Parts: sequence; C-alpha cells; structure tokens
Amino acid sequence: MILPEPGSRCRGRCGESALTIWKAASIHQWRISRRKKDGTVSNGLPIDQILHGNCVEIMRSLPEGSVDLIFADPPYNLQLGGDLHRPDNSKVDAVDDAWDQIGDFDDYDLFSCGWLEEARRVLKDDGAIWTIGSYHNIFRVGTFLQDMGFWILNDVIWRKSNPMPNFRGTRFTNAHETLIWAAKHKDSKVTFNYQAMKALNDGVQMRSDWTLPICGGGERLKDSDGRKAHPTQKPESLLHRVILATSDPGQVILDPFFGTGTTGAVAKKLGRHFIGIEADEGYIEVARQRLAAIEPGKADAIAVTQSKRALPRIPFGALVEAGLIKPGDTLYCAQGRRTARVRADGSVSSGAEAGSIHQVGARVQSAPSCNGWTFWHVRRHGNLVPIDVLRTKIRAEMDA
Amino acid sequence: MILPEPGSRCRGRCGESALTIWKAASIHQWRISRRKKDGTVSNGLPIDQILHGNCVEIMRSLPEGSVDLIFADPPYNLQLGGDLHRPDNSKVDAVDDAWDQIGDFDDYDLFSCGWLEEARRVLKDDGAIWTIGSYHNIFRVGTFLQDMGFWILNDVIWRKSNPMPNFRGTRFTNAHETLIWAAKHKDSKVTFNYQAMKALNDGVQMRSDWTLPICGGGERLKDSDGRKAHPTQKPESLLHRVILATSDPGQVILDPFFGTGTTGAVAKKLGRHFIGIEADEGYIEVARQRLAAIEPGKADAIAVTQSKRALPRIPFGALVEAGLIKPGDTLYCAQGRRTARVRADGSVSSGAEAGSIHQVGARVQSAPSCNGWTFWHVRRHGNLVPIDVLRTKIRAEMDA
DNA sequence: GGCGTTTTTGAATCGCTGA
DNA sequence: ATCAGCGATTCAAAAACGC
Repeated sequence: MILPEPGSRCRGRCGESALTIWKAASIHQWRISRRKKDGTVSNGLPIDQILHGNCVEIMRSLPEGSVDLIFADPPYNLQLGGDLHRPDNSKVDAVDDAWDQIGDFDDYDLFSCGWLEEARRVLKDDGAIWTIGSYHNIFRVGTFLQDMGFWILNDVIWRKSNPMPNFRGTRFTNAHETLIWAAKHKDSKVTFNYQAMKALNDGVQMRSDWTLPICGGGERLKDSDGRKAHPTQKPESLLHRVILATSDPGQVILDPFFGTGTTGAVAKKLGRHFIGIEADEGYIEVARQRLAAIEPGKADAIAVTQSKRALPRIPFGALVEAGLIKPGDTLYCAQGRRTARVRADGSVSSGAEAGSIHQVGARVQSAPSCNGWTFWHVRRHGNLVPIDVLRTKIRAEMDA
Repeated sequence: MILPEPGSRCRGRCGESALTIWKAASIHQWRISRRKKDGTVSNGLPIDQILHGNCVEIMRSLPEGSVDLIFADPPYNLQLGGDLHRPDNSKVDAVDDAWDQIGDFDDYDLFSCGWLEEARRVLKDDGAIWTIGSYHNIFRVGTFLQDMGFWILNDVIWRKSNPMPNFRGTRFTNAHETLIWAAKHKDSKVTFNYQAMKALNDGVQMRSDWTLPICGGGERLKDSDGRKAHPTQKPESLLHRVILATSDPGQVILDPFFGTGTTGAVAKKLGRHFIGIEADEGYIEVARQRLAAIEPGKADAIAVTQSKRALPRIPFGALVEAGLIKPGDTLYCAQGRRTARVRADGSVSSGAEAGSIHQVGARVQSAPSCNGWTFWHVRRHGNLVPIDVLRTKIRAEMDA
C-alpha cells in the first residue's frame, strides 16, 4: 500500500491526499471476483442476500445509482493499549479483532476513501447514507463525506442508557456514539418520514439525540459457548429508527459491513429489501440463521403516519365543483373578523384583492405567505369549520 | 491565497493539503504587531486581559508551552440559504455575521490549521484543548486535531434542553453541539478532576453527554437596544463544567475566540486566570464590563472534592452549574441559625466540616442523617426558600 | 402586585412542482 | 435553468401582557 512519507508531523493531510492515493494505486490492484447469485435479483440487484467478500470489491460489481439507502458501521480503528481491567480485576472483553485494526490514520483514511467512494457510486442520486462511529474515526469519516460532495443532513447522537463505565476514572464515561445522515448531493430529495418520527416521539419533533439501550439480553446473539457472536452488535431499536425515518417500504438498503445482520433483520421486519456485505464467513452464518427466523413485515403493520406532502393535491376549486362550497359563500378567519367571498372558479376576493385562498389569506394578514386551507373557515351549523376538513372529505371520496 | 485546483470533485484533501499550504504561504505574510500591555503579566503571559486582534497573530506573540488549557469556540462557517420563517411567519434571526463566513471547505481548513497550530504551540506539554462546533465544522476540526498529534480524550455532547426546532419538518431537531477534549500529546498528563465531576453528577461518573439549557434569561447579554449582544453566547454552565473538570485554580486558560467573555467570566469565578483574544472591539467592550462586575472566586468556595465519599441522592451540583446557587453562597437552616457555604462542585462546608448537603446538614445537627434538600434554605428577596424549590426548577429543565 | 395567558426567540447548511 | 405558486411547518423558556 502506498502511503505518504512516514514520520511527518501531520499525518493524512500532508502531501498527497488519501483520496488521491486511493484512486491512483489501490483500487486497480483489486481483482473483481464473480460471485454466485443464490437469491432474488431485482433490477440487477442481488436483494435480500448476504454477499461474501471485501465490501469495496462487491460494491464495484453492483450497478451505479441503484440503492436507496446505505447504513454503514465500519471498523472504528480503536487504538487500544494493553488489557483493560475492571476495579474487581476482571478483564474487559475489548474489541481487539483483526478487522478493527486498520493501522494509523493514513491507512484508515485510505480504507475510508475506498468504501465511501464505492458506496457513493452505488447510491441513487436521491439516496442517503448513514454512518456510525466514535471519536476515534467519526471525524475522519465526516470530513471525507463532506469532501466527496455528500450533504450532511444531521449528525445524530446515540445516547446509551447503559454504557460501559470508565473504569480508570481518567475520562468522562464514553456514553454515546455519533451517526451522520447525509444525502448524496446537496440537492438530493431524500426520504424523511417526518410525521412518523414525530409520532414515535410522543407527538413532538424527533431530536438529534436518541436515548436507546445497548444491545443485550435476548437480542444479543451468542455462539455455542455462550460468548457474544459479534463484539459490536448494534441494537435493533437503533436501526428501526434509522430505517423507519429515512426509507420507504420496498426500497433497497445496503449495509457494506453487515456483521451479524442487524440492518437486514430490521429491514426485513419493516418490509424493506436489504443487501448485506460481510467479509467474515462466521458472521455470515450467524446472520443467515437470524434472518431465516424473521417473518417479513406485512403492509398494514409497517404503515406509518403520512406526511401531508405525500397526499394527492386537491385544488380549492374542486370543493366548489363538488358543491361543498357554493360561489358567493363567505370564508372567515378563525376569529371571524376577516372574510373573503368565493368565486365560481375557485378564486376568492376580499375587498380589492382577489386570487387563490393562499394569496388572499396572505394579503389580508400582511404576511409573506399563508396556508389558505388552515386559515380560512366556513360557517356550518353556526360553527366555523376549517376548509381543510372539506378537503379531507373530498380525498376520502377519491379513495373510495 | 493559494488553494487547490478549483472544481475538483474532492475538495480539501486533493493535491496539496491545507496544512501544507498554510505553512508555505499564509503565516509568513502576517505582521506581528506589538500590543500595549495594560494588565498583569505572569511568566511573560498577559493574564486576565482581553487582547484585541487576529487570534493567530496574537498567539504568535505568546511564549511557547505557556498556557494550561485552551477553550475555543471558532466560527462554524454556517452555509445558509435564503430567509427562514417560522410557521407563524415570523423571521428567524439567523447567524449571518461576516465573521462566520469563512468560505468553502478549503478556506475553512486553512483557517482551522492556522489557529490550531498556534494554539498547539502556546499550549503546555501537559495541557489540553477544548473545541466546540456543529456538524458543519466539527468533523474538520477533529480531523486536524488528530493529524496535528493532539490526542482526543473524549468527545462530549452538549444536549440542549431547549433547542430551536426544525421549522420546515425536513430534518431532526438540531438539538446538540459537539465538544472535543484533547491532550497536546498522547502521553500528556492532563488535569481531570474526576471526583469533582462525580460529585457534580449525583455521585456517579460524569458521562460524555451533558444536558444543559442554552444561554438565555438574565445571563444573555443585551445591547442598549435590547438585542442580543452576541449571536452565539455560550451558557456559563457549560464552561463551568469544562473548567472545573480539566483545570485547577490558578492555572491559565486561553480563549482565542473570546466573544463576550463567557470563558473569562467562569474562569474568574472559579479562581483561574484567563487570556482572551477577540477581533471585534464591540464584543471586547461588552466582555470588559461583564468581567469587571464579577467577584473572583475565593479558595474555599472553589475547592472541590478530592476523595471518595458517600453518594448524595440528588445532584445538588446541578443548581450550582445552572447559576441558581453560586459558589460561596450561604445556606441556612429554617431558623437561620445554622449556615453552610456552597462550593463549586456542589459540595458544601460548615466550619471544618465539608461534604454533601445531607452530610453537613446531619453534622451541624449532630443527627445521624438529614435530608439536605428540605433542611437547607437560600435567601431570596429577604425570605428563606428551601433549596428543594430550586431543584424542582432544575428537574423541569433536565426532564426536557 | 400577583397570577394566568400570550408573545417572543434561539449557531439553521430547513420544499416541491410545473410552466 | 428560472420563476412563481401551492401550501406544509415549531419546542421550550422567558418576557411581555392583561386582568
């Protein structure tokens, strides 16, 4: 592997950049192996499968602009010293697996450039990516995302309700991990189920900090000896929120570091398709068994609160056409002080002003804009009823 | 200014690095102006002063390895679009000040390299740095810290109890900011008052996520027109925790982006020295008046817990942090005959006795135990109010 | 003055569609 | 590509207001 001159004080960003080096040397040395397709293939995509191998290699074999969402939990490149013991002298089972040891920052940068570039190629133009990490790696991943043209939408904090304490008393308890949610481009129209997130959070906007327990109990996969099958298995609750918020049923979610398949498990439960890539055959076997036992989510069970933006557009004139409002009827604001008259073509007039319900509503308030559907009301049985209620009626008839 | 070739898809990390460019071109063009020393000078350091000018220039005039701690709140370089209106059509007063508009990623990287390199030079070998930022800038700052050889100790989340909502329903509420705490070297022996943090957090280890309200109310500095004096004034509670945790009384804390002087204000209250650097004379004037009104912390008031003790049931320290009770304030029993003094970490002292509100309450009564929350009172408007009343207020904020 | 209600505001990368 | 029109969208805390 070609690296910048060693020994320089500033690593990574001195001399040639990791991204430049990556393109020049590493990628072309990889052999793209053909792999056996043993599952469903949709639009050339091997969906609902676990693909075995190096994730960059595998992603290069997938078509450009083909997946809707990527969730990536790359190695954190933890720089551990010696063994860590608890105050009672028991040894902490640290993450010291070979796959987490990428090397110094230069190696880690090359590694990150590699998989991020391929992930970006495979992603649809309106797609998005989630990455998760700790302070060891997330700043580098975030910088690469920005440098590659991804557009960060939020950084999200997974606030662990039950983190491992700092046994030495030398730092603050490392009680969170950081996720980054980014669109492929600045102008990408990404999926965000705002109302579903609001519903999930007791009716108030979902915040950028999520308090969730770490993966344990019956959810934590164990091998035959009772030891945890994977050292960094993520909780399904975390993926549930990610997938519910930023994908729709039927979409394809790619996880290039599949591990024991939490992304696939939650995707299947929520009626999404997944593509998993994993280099370790042992993890793949665990994931296969896990996924086989999961019942796919049914359409009625995975439905979420819809955003009004997704509903069919009804022009105000349709209410007049349907006879729910008659030409000459009076519209009132909520207080009843401001009024407008309905005209036969669905426009309204108030004094000298005339135009759409939105335009006239804005004018009478001297406001820059106005949602006429919620601003204007009609008198029914002595009460003022928002015209939005009549729109709902029209929509219900259309669905019937 | 020399920049990488424009139009390249990958910005910043392609071609010459920002750090290389910085060293080659920008720094040598700066003229180091002599400045008038108008305050105390200790070990060649202009302590407890606000220095006017570009922070890189000023830092170059300070001796190498001379300050104990740096707190830096650099511009976030927000990339705003057009105006943003709330659902009620009121306009959001965005942070669009000229000082926050650094430019594109390349410009911001050069800017960041510049001040970070000088900050590192000025820092003692066993010193540490704190930086704060949002997803717009913090990944780049974190990457540079690592590339320059700083050793990250924690990333800390400031979880805002009352953030501004996302008005368009397009993202998660941006409800947090990220701080990075890093040592100058991997082997630096940094200051960390572990027991004080534990005392401040109800007797359990302080975590990496801190729930604190944004700066408002009487603490928020206003100009003569009643408008906020600075758009991004940080709460003193945040600095209280930073300074109490990672510095000792008498040490020197440098803030290269001093603004209206929150770092200096808390440093003075906690018996630390500060050096503030600020480019805007208007902010300096506000900070000077603010600092002049502050009484320096007395040694007994700013003393913190040095050894283990029994766990208090309630985090009394949160009241100190929030400014509801100040270090040095007096607590009274209901009759006003017995008193205790509040210390900066939420412990209290009475005569030779020191400890939690419960312990000291028990001691002064010669009782086996005591509920400090109902025993102790503070004087407000001439009346004695149980501190439990203040706890209720804190709880409301923390529950958010 | 006191208490209940209304208004204001905070580091923000904040829309979609069709002519 | 640009522009205009539709019409979707806010939480907590403190200050200001009203009775």
